[in-house]
Amino acid sequence: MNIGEASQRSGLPSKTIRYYEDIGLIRPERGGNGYRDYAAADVHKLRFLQRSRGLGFSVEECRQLLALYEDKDRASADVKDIAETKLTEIDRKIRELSELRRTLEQLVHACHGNDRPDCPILEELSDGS
Amino acid sequence: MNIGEASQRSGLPSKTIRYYEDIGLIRPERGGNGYRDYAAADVHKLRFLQRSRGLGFSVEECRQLLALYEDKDRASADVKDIAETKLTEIDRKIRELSELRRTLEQLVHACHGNDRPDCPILEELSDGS
DNA sequence: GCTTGACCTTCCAGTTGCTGGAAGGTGGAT
DNA sequence: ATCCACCTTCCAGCAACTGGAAGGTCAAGC
Repeated sequence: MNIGEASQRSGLPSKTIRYYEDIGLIRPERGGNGYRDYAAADVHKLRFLQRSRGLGFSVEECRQLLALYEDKDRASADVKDIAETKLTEIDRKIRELSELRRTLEQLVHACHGNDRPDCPILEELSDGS
Repeated sequence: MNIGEASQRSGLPSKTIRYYEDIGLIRPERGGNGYRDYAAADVHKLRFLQRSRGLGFSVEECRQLLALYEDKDRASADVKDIAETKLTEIDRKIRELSELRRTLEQLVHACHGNDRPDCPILEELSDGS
């Protein structure tokens, strides 16, 4: 499929997809006309990149995460280490998001009209985690 | 307190803190010597920025989130809209992180030695959410 | 009181991760 | 044949830092 469809299916702009190719994250085939030709597996990777980038992982971290799927020699200690590090990071992110959520909800529903510097929720925010 | 201590307490590099001041996210006092002087409330904001940036919110989004704390006129529909939008985003992020986590865990513990393009987990990855 | 070293200041340049636009080729529909 | 929407490369600009130079500040030790 052409880049436009890959873009629609992955949720990434074509520009970004070309950029990811530039930096070696994906390597689509090329048709006789020079057009990029994306396989279903490429779209999977692109969707994966779209998500993990949106979740605050750097491109280099995404490269590592992608490597976990592509590495045939997956039993290696290296890869397992990376995966475990990433799992820890993900857990932390989930925890922090949950706290952020709770704080935001409280701010909306309670704490009406207080002056900000003394707001107990602001205190809690900075102490959590 | 000086920028160094604010940096340690917030987890943000001094450079980044100065940058956040440049773009108007924080406004610390200045001492007679010209040094920035951070109050506890400033450190709270910095910690907040550190977290929300790490969770994939853009600086502009962080500015909005910060505004929720600082806006005295918090009952306005505007602010409530922003908060609700952010809550939806946060929920989505939490959902996506949980999926990412599950996928990663399965990849580590199962699916040994399969060739990647046909791996059922890769399929699932791109279909989820 | 003078030096040393760890802090702080501003300013400017470089990096990452895109993003927009120009200039031009491709390909199916009328 | 001519649209028009798609694709290509290339180059420039923006966002969000990050590093380094050049210099001021301040508490500690001699």
